Amino acid sequence: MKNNIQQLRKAMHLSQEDLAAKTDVSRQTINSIETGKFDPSLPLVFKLLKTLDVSLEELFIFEE
Amino acid sequence: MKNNIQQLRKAMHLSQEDLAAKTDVSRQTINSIETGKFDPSLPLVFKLLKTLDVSLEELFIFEE
DNA sequence: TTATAATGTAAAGTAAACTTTACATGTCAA
DNA sequence: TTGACATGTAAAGTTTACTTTACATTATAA
Repeated sequence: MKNNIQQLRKAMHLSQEDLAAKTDVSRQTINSIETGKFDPSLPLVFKLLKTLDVSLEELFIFEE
Repeated sequence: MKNNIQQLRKAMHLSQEDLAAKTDVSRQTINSIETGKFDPSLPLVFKLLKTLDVSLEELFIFEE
């Protein structure tokens, strides 16, 4: 699973800490997702979509 | 987080076991998600969307 | 130069997703 | 009535998501 979180976050001029606050997780969680350590949970996915104002397909690239 | 998995699954005439096989999880996992015990992981969400041929918003209703 | 912000990472712990095995129940066809 | 199928649930275990605390690095502003 790849994602465009970092790119979209920067386009909105948000720090990892800013995005973490807006999505109710820790900065390390955002960092770990951006750097591919794990995938977000479904509730966090919904918060990320809303905050970054994109669709699921725009945010994630699913690879078997 | 509510979901319409059961309704959509039945509309496609699939058993929980069928859907489990198509999405590479156990029958109990499908059952637990349908009965609201937990939410699917992101990779499983993608498989469910593809198998049930719906969008994220059609399959899940996010509630804070 | 010093301080501050942003990022990456690590370790140890908790919580949630998912597994296998197992059992109980209802429905329906033979 | 018997047997097969579909569903719900439970227990115990593993894996993944997420937490807090902490430290290191880089860039930039005062």
